[in-house]
Amino acid sequence: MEEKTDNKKVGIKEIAKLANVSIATVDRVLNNRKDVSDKTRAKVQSIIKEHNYQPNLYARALSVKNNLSFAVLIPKTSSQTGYWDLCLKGIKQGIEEFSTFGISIDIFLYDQEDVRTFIKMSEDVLSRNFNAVVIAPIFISETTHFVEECKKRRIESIFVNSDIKGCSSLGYIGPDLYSTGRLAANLTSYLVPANSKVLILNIARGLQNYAYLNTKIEGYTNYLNKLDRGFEILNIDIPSNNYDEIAIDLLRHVDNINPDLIFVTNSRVSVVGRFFDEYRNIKKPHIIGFDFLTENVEFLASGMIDFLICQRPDKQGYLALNHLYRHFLLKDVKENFKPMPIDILTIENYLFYEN
Amino acid sequence: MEEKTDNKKVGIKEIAKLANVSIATVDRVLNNRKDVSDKTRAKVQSIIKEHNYQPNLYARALSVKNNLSFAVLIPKTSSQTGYWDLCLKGIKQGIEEFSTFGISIDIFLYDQEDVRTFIKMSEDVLSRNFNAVVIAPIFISETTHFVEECKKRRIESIFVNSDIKGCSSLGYIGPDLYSTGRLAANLTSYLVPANSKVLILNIARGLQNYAYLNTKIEGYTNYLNKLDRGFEILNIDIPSNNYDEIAIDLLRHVDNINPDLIFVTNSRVSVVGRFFDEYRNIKKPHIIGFDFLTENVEFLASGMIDFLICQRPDKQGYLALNHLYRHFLLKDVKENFKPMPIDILTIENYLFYEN
DNA sequence: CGACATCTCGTTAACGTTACCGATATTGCT
DNA sequence: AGCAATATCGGTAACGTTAACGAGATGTCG
Repeated sequence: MEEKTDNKKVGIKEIAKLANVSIATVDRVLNNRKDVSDKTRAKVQSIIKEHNYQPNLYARALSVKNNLSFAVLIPKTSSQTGYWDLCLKGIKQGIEEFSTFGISIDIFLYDQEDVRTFIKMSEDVLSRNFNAVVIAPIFISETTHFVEECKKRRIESIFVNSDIKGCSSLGYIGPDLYSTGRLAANLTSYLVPANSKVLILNIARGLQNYAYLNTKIEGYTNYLNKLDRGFEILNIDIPSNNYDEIAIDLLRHVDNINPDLIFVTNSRVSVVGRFFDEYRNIKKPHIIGFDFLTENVEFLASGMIDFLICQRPDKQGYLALNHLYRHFLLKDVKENFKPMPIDILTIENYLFYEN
Repeated sequence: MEEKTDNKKVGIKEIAKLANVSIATVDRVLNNRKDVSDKTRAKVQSIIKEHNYQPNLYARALSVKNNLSFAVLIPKTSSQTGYWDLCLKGIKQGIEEFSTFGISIDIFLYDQEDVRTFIKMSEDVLSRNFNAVVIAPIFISETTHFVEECKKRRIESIFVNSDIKGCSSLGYIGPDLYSTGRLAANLTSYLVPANSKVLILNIARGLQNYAYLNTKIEGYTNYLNKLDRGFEILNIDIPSNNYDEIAIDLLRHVDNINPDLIFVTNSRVSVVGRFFDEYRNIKKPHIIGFDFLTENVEFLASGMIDFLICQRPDKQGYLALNHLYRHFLLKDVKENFKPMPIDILTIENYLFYEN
């Protein structure tokens, strides 16, 4: 009932001795470069396999002096939502960690309400000579065009937060947005009885651009319709970022519809919480929304919001850089990764959701 | 709207040059050893602060050749639950990573149904000369005594999975068990209406030893009672690990009580799922349980289980070793850490809960 | 056959840090 | 004063890997 670890790692020197070659040759085989005869290459490879050689990444990191440079192209945080601050936090953690490897990382922040800023920034990125770029693809067609240009210049690309299928060269790090909508619907089915009125609320300026919202809404409505419990589902846009404007719209709609549950499709759920906090005479519906923002958590803690669905944007940012690092520095490129976990936060577990 | 990273890290050599001393002296200051005059020490320290020197951990890892040894003392996995396999998985990941630093790690597995095996294993640990030990404290008094002995021998200790407050020398890595119970109660309140019958089910042999179950149950009942919705709460023990035995007991109790919801206080929730899968004529209650085990997830996927509350045991195991590593190798000892996140899994998000 | 390119392989200096060893300066004691 | 003990510091090998450089062997073409 006891296990011991054989902690004697074989190094490149050991392999060299066993194969009767120099460490340089072993290195050449390992990084499969040229200047090795087929015979010795096979010999060395067999010994490597036999002894299960694992390279010491720390030594490698110390030795290699590459000057890779990555660009990060994400929305700047607005006064309305601190979401992108969280992503940026993960990015900066990555910068801290990977700058040790001689990687330099530049951050480009665009205005997600103004496509021209995205175009400007993407041109800036192209004008410099980056090896790879991390992109949050808010604007579909512009991003697609940008990635095309990157491919011509042999610049790798990776998406975070939301995906455009088959577009980026290195894939997507983030949640499966459709499932995110389904999960919200699943929780909805627990919160309200059959024949309830459910209001889907999209709050943001420039809504036509947020293509990823539609994926969530699809997942949500498909799930509820399949349940066949007679839910009355309404989908309403409030294309504003100003609370007072939103409140006026909200008042009108809520008076009209009298919903049993409101599903806010993005991180602006706190404004709905604030609304019902101020209009106490109105019957408060159940509320489901997204993202671990301070203002959202406040209303989760007070019981105003029932569930917050979260996706750890900081981890996404970090993982994107981490994947680039692994892609360039190690050969350890597992091409397709699984979508990230989708977390459920309630009043009872939000305290432990570290970020 | 663009940020650049100043990726020129100052090294120990730079500092030495700036302070007009040798790198050996800088090293002495950094690891605050003796053989440095107060004057030069102050001077070097000021330059270190001024240039925000950060040691290169990879170089350190490469250079240092310490022979630390850790012990891991956790239950062996039984045929009834693969829970400890997950923890072990995280432990092994840690071993893989930290063996590079010359740390050797020995694993001791005891039988959580037989306290004598724990005593035997703990004596084995004491007979060797470990620097620290990771413990899953199932048996309260025996673990307390063991930690006392460790302290005498200056062996550090750290707990995983559950805690004995103020006992271990390096704290506890795991969820807040009381909140875990509260969360289950919170979800219960969404699943069933007022005046429902709720059955708390403790399934395991040697139940008197599982002190951590009481903490969960306290959190659960306190929450529900405070809600004041007229819930009828029953607490039942089934001290067995054999499905057929459990099924007989379960049949009797369910016939008797006819519960609207069953809360299984540990990872054995799959046997309840199996039970209601076999006895289709009995009205299936809502079911809440613990842990991301294959057999549990199976019933979550089929809709038999509503919620699974999870605590990432693999991450716990890894983090425990990671904390020991940081404690001994770096000075980076943030003494008290936050409890781990408590995850909620449903049929809609379990697919993305990577392990 | 000579000149030169190509292929194969070994030697070695770095990367940033640690720790041992020895050199020099200072102090303490008789 | 002489001598030992101690305090303070610098030099340097080593950790495992990478890559630049060059040496030797073989091949190619006039």
